[in-house]
Amino acid sequence: MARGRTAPRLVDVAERAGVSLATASRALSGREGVSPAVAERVQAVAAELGYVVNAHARSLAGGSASIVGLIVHQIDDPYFSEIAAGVISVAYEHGITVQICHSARDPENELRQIRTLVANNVRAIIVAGSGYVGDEVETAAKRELAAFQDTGGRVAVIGRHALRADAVLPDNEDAGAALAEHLVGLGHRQIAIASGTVNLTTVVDRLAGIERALADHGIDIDDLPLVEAEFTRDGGAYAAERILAEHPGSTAIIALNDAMAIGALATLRAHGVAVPSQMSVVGFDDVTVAADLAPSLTTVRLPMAEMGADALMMALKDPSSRPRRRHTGHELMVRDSSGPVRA
Amino acid sequence: MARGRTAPRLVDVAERAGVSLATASRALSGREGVSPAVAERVQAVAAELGYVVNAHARSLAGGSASIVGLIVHQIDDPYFSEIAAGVISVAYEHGITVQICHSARDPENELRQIRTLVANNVRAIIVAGSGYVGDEVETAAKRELAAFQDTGGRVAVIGRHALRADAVLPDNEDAGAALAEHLVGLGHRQIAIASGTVNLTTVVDRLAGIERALADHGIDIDDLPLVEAEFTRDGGAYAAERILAEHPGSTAIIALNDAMAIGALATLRAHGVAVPSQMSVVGFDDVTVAADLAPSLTTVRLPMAEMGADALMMALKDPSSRPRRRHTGHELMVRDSSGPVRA
DNA sequence: TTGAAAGCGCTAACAA
DNA sequence: TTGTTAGCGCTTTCAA
Repeated sequence: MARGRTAPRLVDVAERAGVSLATASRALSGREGVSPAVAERVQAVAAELGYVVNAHARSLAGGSASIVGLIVHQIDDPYFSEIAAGVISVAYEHGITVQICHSARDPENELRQIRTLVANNVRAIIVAGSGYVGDEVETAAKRELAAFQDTGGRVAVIGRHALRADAVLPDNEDAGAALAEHLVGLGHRQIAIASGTVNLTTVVDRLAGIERALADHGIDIDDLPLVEAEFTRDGGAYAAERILAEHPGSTAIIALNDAMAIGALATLRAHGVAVPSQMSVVGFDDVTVAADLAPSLTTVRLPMAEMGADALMMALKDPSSRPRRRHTGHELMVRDSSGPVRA
Repeated sequence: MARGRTAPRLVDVAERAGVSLATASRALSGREGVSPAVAERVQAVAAELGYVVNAHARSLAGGSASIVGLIVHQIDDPYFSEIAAGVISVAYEHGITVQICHSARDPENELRQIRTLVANNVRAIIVAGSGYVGDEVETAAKRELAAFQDTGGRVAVIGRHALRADAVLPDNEDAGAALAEHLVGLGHRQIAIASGTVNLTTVVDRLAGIERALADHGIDIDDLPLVEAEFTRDGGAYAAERILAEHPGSTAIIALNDAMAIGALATLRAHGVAVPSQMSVVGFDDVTVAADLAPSLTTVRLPMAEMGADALMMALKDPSSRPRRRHTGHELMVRDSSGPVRA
């Protein structure tokens, strides 16, 4: 599979423009030290030839890499695909390409992905998945990312990650509080929680917010049923099954993300439980489809695309002495899936 | 931003294992000509050091590239994110990483993305977006991809692309026929079509299937209202608005993908039009959420993840003398959004 | 079976 | 302002 000449190379451009390799390189990467006339000529030739820099060669030669790595738990989860869209659009504006890796919510896997990205000398690594709480492997990943940063690599994380890196922090705790507040305001007390696995910081933070808001109303979260399941649609469906079976008195379900809420709604529909009259359901994230469900889903909007875009923009900026932290807002989207508790 | 030593290099492994660079290289890429004992030792050392090959160096040195490019229209469209998940999982098994590019349904943009991938000497390019019908720029993209293949690059497309490359062909035409057949069987005659832009081969093929099935029943598709709009949720919402306003007699809407169907359902709900009793709605693709909508969406399932996986597997195989073509099946998923026409 | 050495295409000193 | 040249980390002849 020996690949021959496919794309034109810098030498081709240089020759044709009658300049040296160095000059051509400078002209094309817009560095100074080239006369405008020459620069323009080189660029014209490059365009004419359809020249695109070979990222491998550039990276290997120590130039600024034009690839960023994006690590998501699962790309076909709308939460992540919306983040990815944000990352990709910013990357595009900067002439950067995006390598996507699945961690599949497996810290071991995530470590391997990080190693690959580091070995490939990417410009930056965006970790979009939730952090893990107190996990050995996470520590290995952390060490790897820290080393990457020490040698000039840039890292930005989305979510709480116990990592000295720029971070976009989704407003998980306040979002949880807003949602709990909303349900309590509607008169709910028998609230069940469809939770993702509690080794995810996202889950922990959302629960913390819920706990705080409930405590303000004299409700102890530990008295409420909590079913821990996969942080996915099917996990939500399963959690709702168990809630119906084991805690039939519940009047509301807080699902810790929209995927789980969608699963819960499916289960409730299958059981003929009317939403919201018999059971309110709320989620987190406001994925695109949430507003189009029937009943439309009450949830807390997190600006996913913006989060992805911001994460990459941070990572592309010069590093600051201390990590930047950008908090997202959240917006309670009250829709049709939540209503007053039945008299 | 001069990056120092981050990841261990092959020399590090070689030194530590007490062998030459060449031997280490051979041992790690599993080529022959290395004694089993030595190979094992080298691999052990590599694992111990957490060594991962530098893809840039490998690619530049003429080794088989470990990156594939994936071009989608829009990653936060479930159709594409499910395809991407399939591609990524196969890539992972093969130790390959995936670069994702948005073409944003802009042929010009797509061309630029292809050029970048070619310049980066990727192992293969998977074009997941629909082809375009008779477009100048498409021709440029075609030329670029053909040249890439001529020099050993591998290309696989998903959809009809007028390109001499391995292809996964979604069963668009038969799917369209199945859906039209389904509606006619329910007694519908006043069928309106919410169509994506007709420069997409996907749209053209789905329409062809619909036309064929309708013709079998003596219905001329040209007599039916067709609203052309963006191939997205919002496009579907817009198309439904126009259908309601301009063709109030319609009893069914065929949306040419699920995203458009979801938009159409939203519009109908907003106008208080009951589905399916007043209006049936059907879509294409069977994105994950289709079954969880209320009413659940009647649609035609295309195995997106499998399509992505197959496309990459084809691209990774040795090229055959003639392009392979793998047809997907389709499966009519009759759900709650379609019903008999009201008496 | 192993090793030495020549590049892959580019950037970044260093020279002119 | 421009050109020359030494690598970046790897694979792959070619020799031993």
